[in-house]
This record gives sequence, C-alpha cells and structure tokens, in this order.
Amino acid sequence: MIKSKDGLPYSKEAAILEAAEREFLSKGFAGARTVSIAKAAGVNHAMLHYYFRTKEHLFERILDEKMRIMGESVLTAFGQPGLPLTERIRDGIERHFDFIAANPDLPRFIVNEVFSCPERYGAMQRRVALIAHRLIYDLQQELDTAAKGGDVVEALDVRMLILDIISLNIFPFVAYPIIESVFGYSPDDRERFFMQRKQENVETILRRIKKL
Amino acid sequence: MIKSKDGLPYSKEAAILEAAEREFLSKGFAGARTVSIAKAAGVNHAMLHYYFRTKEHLFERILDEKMRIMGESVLTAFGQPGLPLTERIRDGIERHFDFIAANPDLPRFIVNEVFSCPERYGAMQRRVALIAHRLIYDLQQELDTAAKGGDVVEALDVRMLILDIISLNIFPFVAYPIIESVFGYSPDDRERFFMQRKQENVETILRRIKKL
DNA sequence: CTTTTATTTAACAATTATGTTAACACAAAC
DNA sequence: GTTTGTGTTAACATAATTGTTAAATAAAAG
Repeated sequence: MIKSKDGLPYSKEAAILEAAEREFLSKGFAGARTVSIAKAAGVNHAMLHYYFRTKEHLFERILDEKMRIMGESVLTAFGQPGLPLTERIRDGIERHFDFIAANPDLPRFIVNEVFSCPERYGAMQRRVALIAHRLIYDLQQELDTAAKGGDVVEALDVRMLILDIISLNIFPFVAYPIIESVFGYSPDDRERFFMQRKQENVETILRRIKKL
Repeated sequence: MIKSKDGLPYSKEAAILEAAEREFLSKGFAGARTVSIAKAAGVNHAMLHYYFRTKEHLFERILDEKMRIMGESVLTAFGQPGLPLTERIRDGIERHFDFIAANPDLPRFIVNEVFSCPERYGAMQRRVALIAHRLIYDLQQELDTAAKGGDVVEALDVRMLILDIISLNIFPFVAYPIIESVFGYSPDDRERFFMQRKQENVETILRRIKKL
C-alpha cells in the first residue's frame, strides 16, 4: 500500500514517518508530541498507534535509520581508495562536510538520544565498531606507508585524525545558533561562513598530517 | 536563610537548585520532571513551586548560569596577555580543554536548549557578542603583528581559529558515548583517550598557525 | 455480489505532570 | 505570650499526553 486513494505518492504511514522525523529531530524524544506528529502528517492521532503501536516504536524507527545514515556518511566519505593519500583525505573531509551541511540536525539529535538512553545504542554499536575498525585499519596502513615514504608526519593515529575531522566538520553546525552573532545574521553571512569553514577544515587537517 | 534547621550548609532552595541542575543537564528541559527534582533534593514537590513558581523559572535560573560560565570559560582561557603568542594560544587551548573536561555535559545542554528555544538566548546573546568582540579584536591584532614578524602564517581569521579550538575541545566529549567503542571501554582507556586528545588539539592548532 | 481485510475516525480511558491551596509548624520579633 | 513571617506538608485541581476500542468506511479478494 504505497499510494493512498487520492493518488498522492505516499501512504499515510509514510506521511507519519516524515512528520515524525521532523518532530523528533527538532524536539528530541522527550519534547516530541505524538499529536503534533499526527497533525503535521494530516492524520488522526490514532493512526500513529495503529501503524506503530507506541511513540517509542516510531522513534526507534527514525533513530535507527538516522544512526545508520550517519555512520555510512563517514565510511563512504573516506572509503574512496585509488586516490593519493592527501587527496583521499581532502576528498573525505569535503564529502563529510557536505553531508553534514545537508543534514545539519543529525549530529545533535543522535548525540542527545544516545546520551539520554545509551541502551538504545547497544545493538547498533557493535555493528558500527566492526565496520569502523576495517576502515581504520585500511587508512592506518596507508598513513604508515606514506609516513615511511616521508610524505606525511610519522606516528599519526588515524582514529584521532578522523575525530579531528568530524569535530571540525560537525561542531560549527551544531553550535551555529550560538556563534551566529559573531559571524553575522543574514543568510548570505551564513553561506559565506560555511564555505569559509569548509576550506578552513581542509587546511587545518592537511597541515596536521604534513611532514614539517 | 542560608542554613536549614538541621545545620546543613545549604538551604532547601539550594538543594533544589543542585538537584535541578543535575536533572536538567542530563535530561534537558522537556525530559526533566519537577517531581524527580524535588525527590532528589529531598523536599516535597510543592516546595519547588513555592521557591521558583514554575519549572520554567527554575530552568532559566540554571540555563542563565550555565551560559554565563560557558562564555566566561572561553574568555578567561584566552584572555591571558603577557605570554608570547604561541604560548598564549597553547595555554588557552589547555585551559579551555580542562574546563570542558570538568564540565563535560555543559556544551550539549546549552546547544540543545538554545536550539530548541532560541528566544531564551536573546538577552544573553548581545552581552556575549560584545565581550567576544573585544577578545577577538585583541587577539586579531596580536596575530596580525606576529604575522608581520614572520612568526605565524598570514591572513588568519581569529574567529575561525577559536572555532577550530572549541570544536576540537568540545566535540570529543560530546560524542564520547558514541565513539567509546573505538577507543576502549575501561575508565583507564577513557582517561588515556582524553589525555591524548588534549595534546592532539594543541598540536593541531599550533600547526594551523605555523608559518610554513 | 459477498466476504474479508485494511484503513480511518471519534470518543473515551488512564496516566502523568504541573501547578494551587489551605492548614500546619516553628522560630524570631515585639 | 501573641503576632508575624517563613518554611512545610498533604490533598486537590487542571491540563496534557499516551494509548485503546468499537464502529464506520473503503479496498481487495473470492
């Protein structure tokens, strides 16, 4: 049942999922209201319980999806072999930055919900750890080889490097409402700020790995 | 009325404030329950309304205080003149890092509450912006002078530099529950991780400003 | 066409949270 | 000792929120 009777391209179930995503992303689990979700989706609030039984069910559906996407974003950003190391890293930073720019609310949402209920994260955790370990292993090998060749500084821990990158990429989006006043309020200011930010992050990381 | 009848060093009002801080910091405004706060403070839940009228009042009391502290932490960290520029920055990074290490929940709390209710931030915003502008102006001058002398790279925007620093310092604490699996679960692992992290951030920033 | 299944709605039930009030206790001030 | 102000409690009121159900409607299957 993908189409409803009036021919719209998605069912009410999908409409609820979309509305729930917006509500949960902006207000978190505790702040979200099932009636608001129902209203935004244009359905009676009983529908929500009909399709998903409970608020928790609906929420987990959203959270799981978002954690998966967020994890993948890191893997796909840096999992592009075939480029020279420096280019691979530059490319990874930019891909990851673009992903966050397109999904600026995701990190705050995930961080919060995992923090406020770590057991929700349990299942996902092992899966992510496994995939992450492979990426880390690959990149570490490449870094070590490049270090032997004198192209980059020695003794880099790739886990720390990736954490540098995601910190620099994510935090400005998370903190933007607070730091806005320092960089200007107009939409133009905002765009300029994030363009500049992307370059800043690339520069910072390339300097970090450079052999001096 | 600072002492209660049983001679404890703080009144029930203060006990409520402490309990409220823990509750709000860990669950946010929406997730916090006034009865939980009252129970944790060891008072009847009517007391809470007697002293603070509403949950919102109590919350604002906490949020204002926390925003003030958070803002000050940046200013005091970097507002130490008299040191050579590089040392001043290293010192600032370490001070700021130590502050976050001592208050790891603060950034997530503030970012969330400001995001979910920006109007709460309005009053504070202008005040912070003003103080920030002076710090920024001072540091920018010093950076420009150092650049002319050939000690650091030219054309650094100090706002971006400070944002680099607070991103690197704050994000690892915020994301720790998620990335824990990559760095190990034991308390020892945790401590080792954050010690390493502090050095990583100093290294990254000093390389960022270095004249190559 | 009839039966069955899926979808939708309105009304209601139960629980939980916040906020109020009136009575009570206790100490200090007069 | 009475009054006054502060602190404290239990019980209640109100509103919001989640979840249920039974009946109505539409769609699909036979």
